[in-house]
Amino acid sequence: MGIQERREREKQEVRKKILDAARELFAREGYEAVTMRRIADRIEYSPTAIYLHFKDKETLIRELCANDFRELAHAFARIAQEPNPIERLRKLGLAYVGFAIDYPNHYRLMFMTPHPHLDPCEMDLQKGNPEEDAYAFLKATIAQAIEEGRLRPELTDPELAAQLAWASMHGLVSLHIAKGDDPWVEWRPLAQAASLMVEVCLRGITREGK
Amino acid sequence: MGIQERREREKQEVRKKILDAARELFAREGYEAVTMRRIADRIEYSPTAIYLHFKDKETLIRELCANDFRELAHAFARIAQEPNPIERLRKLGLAYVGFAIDYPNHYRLMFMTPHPHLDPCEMDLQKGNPEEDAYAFLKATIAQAIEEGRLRPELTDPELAAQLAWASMHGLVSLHIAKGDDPWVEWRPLAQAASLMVEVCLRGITREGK
DNA sequence: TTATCTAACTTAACAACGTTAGATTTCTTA
DNA sequence: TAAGAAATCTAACGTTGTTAAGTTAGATAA
Repeated sequence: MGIQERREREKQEVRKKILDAARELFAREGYEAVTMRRIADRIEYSPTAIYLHFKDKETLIRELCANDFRELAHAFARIAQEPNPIERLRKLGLAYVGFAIDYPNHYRLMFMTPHPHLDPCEMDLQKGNPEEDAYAFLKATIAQAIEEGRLRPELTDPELAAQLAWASMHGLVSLHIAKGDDPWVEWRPLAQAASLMVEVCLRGITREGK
Repeated sequence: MGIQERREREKQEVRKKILDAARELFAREGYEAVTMRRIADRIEYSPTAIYLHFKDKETLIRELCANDFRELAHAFARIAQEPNPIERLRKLGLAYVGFAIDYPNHYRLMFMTPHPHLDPCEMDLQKGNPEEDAYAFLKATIAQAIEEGRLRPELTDPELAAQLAWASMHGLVSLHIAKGDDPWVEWRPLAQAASLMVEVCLRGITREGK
């Protein structure tokens, strides 16, 4: 009896329609434009139909986030081939900024908005698996750099060092997203600032020898 | 005829009441808790009375921000006495993080939330005046460091260098505010990370000679 | 003192939001 | 063909920011 399976498949299709509509609305017009009613309009369902697939708006948004986290991790995984940990850090930094430039709205939601993280990682992301966890990947790279004696002696804690490196790049992109069109500051091009930041940061954490 | 003046004074008093109520609501319960109706409740006026003093919620919030920008600039101004620009940068970094720790909700609004900055600086902050413009103060300090030949030769643009320094510290505090209670990351204490970040950043931008 | 005018303020309402309860349609199964 | 279950919709509630129209209070002028 493949009927139940077909029904399930149809249900997943609607679910995917909702996610796609939300994602596009999101990417094109930003967070504020994503309302249940507008999503419903796009997929030609009533607003309440969404609640058959998602508990509430927050969990819908969270699922969008989970996908974006995965995509970022995949972008990172493509850099795994680079054997030199310092060079890998350099590439990671630039890839991170590239992701933020490509998906500023997603970035805002992922890293600039406080969420009630009630459910302890209900999203089916595998924490710690570098294939799906970009932070774990960064940490592993930092750990390797420490093991190989490439970082300054005071940097013994991979967790802390990873947070510093992350924060450096995050600071740049998040300022640009939040205040990039604020005339108060004469912003330099993000790409230029990013490559300089990578060098500054690397010089700050590596030993004199390079 | 001091009557008009008294009326004006009374009007300013109500205006101040609104700002104070909004600020406290804000500091205690965060952005989402600040609604026109809750502000009105606190000051025992009707919600619409607020619109006699502020065009809309956005401008009210913006005025709150302007005050916070001023306060941050004042905190910076207290560091102006330090003659050594490198040492001054160190103190600026720590003061910046201290401000963010003391007023996380204000910080979020000031630096982590995109605003429609429609009015070109209608808020009566004096841009460029280091007494009221914290960014100008940072930039001036960086410029002095460059003049004295303390920064690396590739850092010739004070604007760009200031943005890097700012971004480093901002990245740290903004990640803590947005994702500080996300169990995905084993956050190190912000104060510890901040003092390390200051050193890493300084090492990254200064010449070898220190 | 009384009438008038103006500013401050309130009440009532609107549109849009997230969300829930209950009715209705659609499809599967007996 | 009738019964039952799943999917969906309609209508509504309680919020939100905001506007329009009415009301009150105090200052001015007769």
